[in-house]
Formats: sequence, structure tokens, C-alpha cells
Amino acid sequence: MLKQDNLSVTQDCHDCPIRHRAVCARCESDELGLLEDIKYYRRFEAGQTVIWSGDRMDFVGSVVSGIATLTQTMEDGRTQMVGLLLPSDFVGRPGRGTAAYDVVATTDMVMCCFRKAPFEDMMNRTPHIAQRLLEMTLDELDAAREWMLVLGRKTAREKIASLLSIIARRDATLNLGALDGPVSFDLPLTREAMADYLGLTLETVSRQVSALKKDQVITLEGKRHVTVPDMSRLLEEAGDDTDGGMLV
Amino acid sequence: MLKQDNLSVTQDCHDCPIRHRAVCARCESDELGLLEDIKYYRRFEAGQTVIWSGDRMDFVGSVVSGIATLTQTMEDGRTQMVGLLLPSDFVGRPGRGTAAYDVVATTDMVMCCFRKAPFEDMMNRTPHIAQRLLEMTLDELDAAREWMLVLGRKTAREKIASLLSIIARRDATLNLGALDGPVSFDLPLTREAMADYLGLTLETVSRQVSALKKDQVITLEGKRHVTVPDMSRLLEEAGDDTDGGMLV
DNA sequence: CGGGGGGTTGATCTCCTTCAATCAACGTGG
DNA sequence: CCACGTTGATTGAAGGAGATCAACCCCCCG
Repeated sequence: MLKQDNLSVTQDCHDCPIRHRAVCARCESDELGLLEDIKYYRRFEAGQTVIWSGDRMDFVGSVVSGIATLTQTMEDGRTQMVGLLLPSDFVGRPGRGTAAYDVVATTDMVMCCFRKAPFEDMMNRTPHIAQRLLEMTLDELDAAREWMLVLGRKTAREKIASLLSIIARRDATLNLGALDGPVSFDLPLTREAMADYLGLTLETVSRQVSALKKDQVITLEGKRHVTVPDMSRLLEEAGDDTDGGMLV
Repeated sequence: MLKQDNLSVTQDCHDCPIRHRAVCARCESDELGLLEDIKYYRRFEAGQTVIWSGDRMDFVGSVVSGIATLTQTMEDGRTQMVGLLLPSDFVGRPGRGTAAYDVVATTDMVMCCFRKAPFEDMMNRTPHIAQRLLEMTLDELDAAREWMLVLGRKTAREKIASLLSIIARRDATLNLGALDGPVSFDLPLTREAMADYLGLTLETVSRQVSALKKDQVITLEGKRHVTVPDMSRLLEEAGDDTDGGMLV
């Protein structure tokens, strides 16, 4: 079930790519050692479901690489994405036994997992973990509220621009990019997933992406590779603060 | 500036109405004493702004009584409510110096406040506070995600029904009510505030409230007092799980 | 070659917004 | 006590942004 082959590469926490951003970020070496003893890796393929809403969930963990989505579904099939899980993001809630959302890997993904009980034990004994988790949760709450504004008040065009600028900004911070020149990146989501994120239909997403291309706010190579010649222009389209893109 | 008159009534933490739900819920008597030493009360009148987004914020605190809203505003004036602060809810973020949202009291309100520095000190020394804050933040995150589904995917009618059922449920848990018989409560929000919450215009809110009344999902006395004869019917209208309203 | 997943584009429809008039309740000052 | 302004709410008519339904394209893969 679990492929162990090339997972052993990331076995040492000190070399872990998310060492300084994940829930373990504040841990000292000794604390890291304790986590190392109870952690295990799981790998998921693109499209694979990590867990279904309502299912028993006896583990928590961090995304090490790849991308997953958190979605909610109504009985009649309408779905809304409520979170995008990027490397270092945390999955699962201490103190809850069942999953509240569907979690689906949209790319190949590796997670660093802990069984719930031992992790909760650690949390109680190690303030650094709880501190970091609080910090991360507050950040997620801010992101969720930002998204409420997008969902509730922005037009389709603004929604697309908002999503693109979020992805662009993340890519720029994660990989080396500067934000004043042109920025380019790959969309990690299908049109349908974008629609689920933005509360739109996939047709509207397609149309608005085309419109932004026609108006030269973005350029496309293939369907997925996006280049933004002028970031401040994109932010303007998103309806965000237009202080010239100087986001310092 | 601060009216001290009838605030002294709630001076003793042990008698505090939110003692077991607020950020201090897990504190032992001795810890409570320490908090008591640094707390102070602030009162706000209906309509008064507690703090503006972007302003310096040197305190945090809990809503003791009354209701406040958390809203985000775009430059062109569009606004989206991103949180509804009820008694026991926490305001402010440890580790951040400026407010991220506008906070406005919609009714007369009393807050139990702490200056930021002493509170953060306490948090570092008292795991019970940080634990409780994490728990509360995770709950808020769930609520925000629930709201993302409402904003992104529900119709106007479903949005109204969702808001009503949330308020009904809260009122039933806070005050004594059972959920199988008729439930009735006062709307703590104007039509405009409801619209800001739901990502609608106030006209649409008004129309849909009238429609729900016409269809006898609710009855109204005056503009603000709502009675729900059949809670499961309302939940059905909200597009939520229809397991007969047996929410056990 | 057929098929399917992902994407684009077009035509039509509809739900919600927009603009505007009206109303009830309330307070205030002449 | 009544005219007046204000605030919150309701209702109507018209228009538009996005949904819906449907055809079609492209590309990869078995």
C-alpha cells in the first residue's frame, strides 16, 4: 500500500524541505528527534482521495510536496473548495476523530504523517508544536476570510485575477522570484478546480481567463503556463490595493 | 471615555457569564487570578466602531455581552462581513500589531480586554490559554469554511435560510431552547448587515425573507422577531443535511 | 482509430443587482 | 401637536452577469 522506495530520501528531518515552515518549525533538535520517531510518510497520486468527509481520521500530517484540495459537497452535488493545501500545510484537527472535508491530491503528493494519539501526546508536552499550530491556524483563518471577500463580493474577472495573484505570489516567495519584473508559473489546478475554488462554473473560468489574455493582463503558453508581465496590473484587476504592487 | 458605573458588576471572573466558553475557559483559579489583575472592561454603544482595519491594536479581548461584526472593505466600498462576534468570542490576534478588519458593535456591547504585551506574556507562561485559543481558532476556521460554501454555492433563498438556522441554533444552545418544537428569536442584524454577511444586496435579503414568510417557513412579528415553526423545514431550505433535524 | 479528459466557445435563460418609489416608525424642533 | 427629516424596510421594473445547455476542439493514450 505504501511505497517505501524513494521516500527514504526525506527521512532526516534536518534536511526536510518544509523544516522551517511546517508544524515542526519551532522545534529544537531534541524535539525534532521525538517527532522523527513517530512520523511516517505517505504518498498519493494525482487525483487520489486522501480522506472522505465524515470518515474516521486517525492521523494528522503535513504536506511535504505536491498539492491537495479541501472541499465541501452538498447533497445535490454542488461543491466548494475551502482550502488549498501546499507544502508545509497541516492536515487534520487535533481533538477531532472524523474528517470534516474531502481531501484530494491534485498532483502527486507526499505527506509526513503522525498517528493522532501520539501526536496529541507530543503537543501536550511540547509547547513549540502547539504554538506553531496556533500561528498556522490563525494564518489559515486570515486566508479563509480573505477568500470570503472574494466569494461574496468580487466579479468573475476579479475572482480569476485574485486566484492568479495568490498563486503568483506564492510561487515568487517559494522559488526565488522577484515581484517587480514579469512573473510566470504553472497553474496547479484544472479549470474545474479553479471554478470550485471561486464559486463559478468552469465555463465562466475559461471565458474570464481568455478575457484576461485578450486584454494582455496575462499570456498563456499551453493551457497551464501563465506569465504575468505586470504584477500591479493583475492586482488592479483583482480589485486589491493598487499601491503599485510594492507590497512591502 | 470609559464608563465605569455598572461595569463593576462583572468584576469577579468566577461569576463571569462567559467564564466557561471564553479564552480563559480552561484556566485554574490561580491562573484566573493573574488574568483578573490585568483585565479591564470596555463598553461600546450600538453602531460604534471598536477598531478600524489597519489601525494600531494594542489590546485583545473577549466579547462579554452584545454582538459585533468583523468586516472587510474594498476601495470602491463593497463590504463583506467575515465574522460575527458573539459573547465569549475573541478579538485580536496575538503577535500582530494592527487590526486586519473593521470591528463594529451592532448592539451595546461589553468587552473584557487585556493589553497585548501582558496577555502575550501570560500566554507563553500559561499553556491553558494557548490551548483554548487554538481550540477556538480551529472552530472559527470551521465556521469560516462553512461560510465559504454558503457564499460560493448557495442561492439567495438558501443563504437566508442558512443564516436564520445558524442564529436559531445559537439561540437555542445559549438560552434554554429545544430544537424540535417551534423556535423563535430576535435578529441581531439589520437587513443591510445580513446582506453584508451573505454577499447579497439588502433588497434581495428583504425579498427572500418575505418569500420565506409567504411560504410559511418562518413567521414574523415586527421586522426583527422570527419564529420557525419547523426547524427541519428551515434546514431543508438551507440546503443542509435533512436528517429530520435530529442533529444528535 | 476510437475514446476520454480537459478546454473553448456560442446561444439562451434566469437569478440577482440596480435604480427608484414608497412606507412605517421614530425623533426633533417649531 | 404637527411638519419634517432620518433610518430601516418593502416592493416594483429593468438590465446584466453569470449559469446552463450544447457543440466542438485538442491532445494524449490504449
